[in-house]
Amino acid sequence: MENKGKFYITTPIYYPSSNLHVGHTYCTVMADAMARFRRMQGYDVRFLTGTDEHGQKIQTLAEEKGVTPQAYVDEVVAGIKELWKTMEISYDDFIRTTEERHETRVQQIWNRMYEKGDIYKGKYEGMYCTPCESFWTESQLVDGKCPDCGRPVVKAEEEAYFFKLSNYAQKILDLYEEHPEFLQPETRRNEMKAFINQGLEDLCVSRCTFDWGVPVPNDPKHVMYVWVDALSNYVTALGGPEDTELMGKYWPADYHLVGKEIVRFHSIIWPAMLMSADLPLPKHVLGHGWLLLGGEKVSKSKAAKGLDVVDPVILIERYGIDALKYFLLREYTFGQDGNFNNEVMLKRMNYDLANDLGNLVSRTVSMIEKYCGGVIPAAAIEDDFDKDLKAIAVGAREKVEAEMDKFAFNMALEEIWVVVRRANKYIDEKAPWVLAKDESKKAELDTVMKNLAEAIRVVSVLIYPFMHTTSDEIRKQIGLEGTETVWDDALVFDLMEGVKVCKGNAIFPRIDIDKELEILSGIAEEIAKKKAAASADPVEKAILESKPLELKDEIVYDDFDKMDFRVGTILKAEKHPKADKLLVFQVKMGTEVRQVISGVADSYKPEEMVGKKVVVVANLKPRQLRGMESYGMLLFADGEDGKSIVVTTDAPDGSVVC
RNA sequence: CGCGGGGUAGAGCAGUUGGUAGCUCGUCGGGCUCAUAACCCGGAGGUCGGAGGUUCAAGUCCUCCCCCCGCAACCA
Repeated sequence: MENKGKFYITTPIYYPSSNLHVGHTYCTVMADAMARFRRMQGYDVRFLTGTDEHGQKIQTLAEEKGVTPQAYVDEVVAGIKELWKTMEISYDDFIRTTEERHETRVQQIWNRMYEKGDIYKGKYEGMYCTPCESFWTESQLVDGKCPDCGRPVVKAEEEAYFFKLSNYAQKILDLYEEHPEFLQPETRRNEMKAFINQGLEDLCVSRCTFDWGVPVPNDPKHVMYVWVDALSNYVTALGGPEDTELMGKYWPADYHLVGKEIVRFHSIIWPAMLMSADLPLPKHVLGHGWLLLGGEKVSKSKAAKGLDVVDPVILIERYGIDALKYFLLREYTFGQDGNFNNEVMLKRMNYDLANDLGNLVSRTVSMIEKYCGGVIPAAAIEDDFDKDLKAIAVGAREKVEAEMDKFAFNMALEEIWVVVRRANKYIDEKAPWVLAKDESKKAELDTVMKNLAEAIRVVSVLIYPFMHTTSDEIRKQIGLEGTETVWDDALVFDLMEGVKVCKGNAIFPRIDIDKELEILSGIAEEIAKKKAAASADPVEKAILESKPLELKDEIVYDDFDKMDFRVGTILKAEKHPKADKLLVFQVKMGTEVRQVISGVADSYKPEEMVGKKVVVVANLKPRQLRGMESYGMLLFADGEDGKSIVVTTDAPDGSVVC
């Protein structure tokens, strides 16, 4: 296979403060698919992922657990590696910032920056949130607390090293100008431009309030702060700035894939660091969007609100890694946020994988067995339908490649599914079951079977970077088990004659979506319960245990704003003369006294109500109740055994309630 | 005039350099029976947030306005 050159792609290195969720896997799955794709194309691929293991938060978490920071991260990282194994992530290297190879090389980078005169000693002061490991300015605080997590902050001041980031502002802007492709999508680039134009301050790059980090060369009471330590991983994993072998071969990186929240670090700080260290800049930084859960960012610290399962391990157990990967890559548009929920996921899996692809393979293999004794025949003739199927099948590769060049995974998969759908349609057009009944149509029938086998084979090649296990299973069923899956084979349509098919189980069994959703809700509930049991904080526990209320249809603020609630004092209460259940009140609301009738005679005696401060729906259209007008409505709560409990307030009567 | 992202069929979304408005699901009707009650065809449904403007031509460019979502501020 022709070597197309090198391709170095990275994910962010993840912070092992807890288990990863589907949001993290999203980024890694994209990187993996791209890596596999380029490998198929013949690139010399280097795919790096890893973990960012230093910092105060890790140190604190370790102390809480009573273990050393190293022991703590070792355990979490083992879990992450296990997850990537389960997800069949094909990384070539996994860098941990606690590894010696990283520590020595990141010091080399530091020294280069220091020798350049870009690092100096100064003093840092600010409000510090320990769990978030972040300094905040006074104006950023919310109620004097951390704007990220809402926990208290402490005032902190320390001697620290600074990086002259400000010196690089113009150079970074020039970079964006000269190489707009450096940072994509464009909206992110605009954001960064705006951010730089606000003025860049020098960056604090060391800490001395904790020691879980890489020591600063020649000043070991300082450790490097996250920026230099973590960002450098992309270079240290290749051997560091002094290396000539891997570094020479793979650096600069072709693509850094990052979430939009860390685009700033990768597109401002990182290139500035590299400029300072006299190293070439990465070619592309791509900021992808977030998976949103119920409209909110999937988060490690916030409790899951809905009843959606987001734990990738559970999803993989139930549906398989390929279905999950397919869903993540097919459903979302790179760069944009997307809503994650179980229903959308299951629908994708059913419609595209079970109905379209799985069923196509199943019906084709069945027919080849039934009509051709299980051996794929020769194509004898060719009409327009045959030509069209073939053209679409062999033409798909180019389209897939074009989409993948843009990191448009969803469109790349869509192009493959054009072939799948075309094949399904082809079956309908040719109606092989009709041909099979007519001996004279044998040649045509054979052609149909052969062409279907070819189309499926092409699909098996094209999906290989995205779902190699499925690809293998399909190839097994169409009789290609053990043969190599070659990218160029997607361009040809004459490899299947004489191959013996091998019917197997459904590749993607159809999911009963309603039933499955219930099961998933149950699982989500279980998880929440377990978390709640493990939680010490009573509020957090309550949040975890909380279940959504069953409510009426959602209203918008305008609907609410239409209602006018007022506080009133009940001056007089009496039984309605013509009704058993109704009480008639005279309610004073500020300047106005009006009559309001409520059906609560079985809950309150009239005299019990007199003097109570109540809430009245004051602009409700007046209504006749058994011959008496009611000008509004009192608010009551449903009590036990059908009794009503009046809603009272301490506010002065006439007050507007809003 | 705080920053940014959005407003395209009932829902969720695509719409590259301006040139007949698409996809998936849902819905309605039809076809088929090889297949995982799957597959195929067709219909209905959009004044592309609003108003101006540029243009032979605008969802796509310009101006203003409205609404929604993050952040900042504050509140519901």
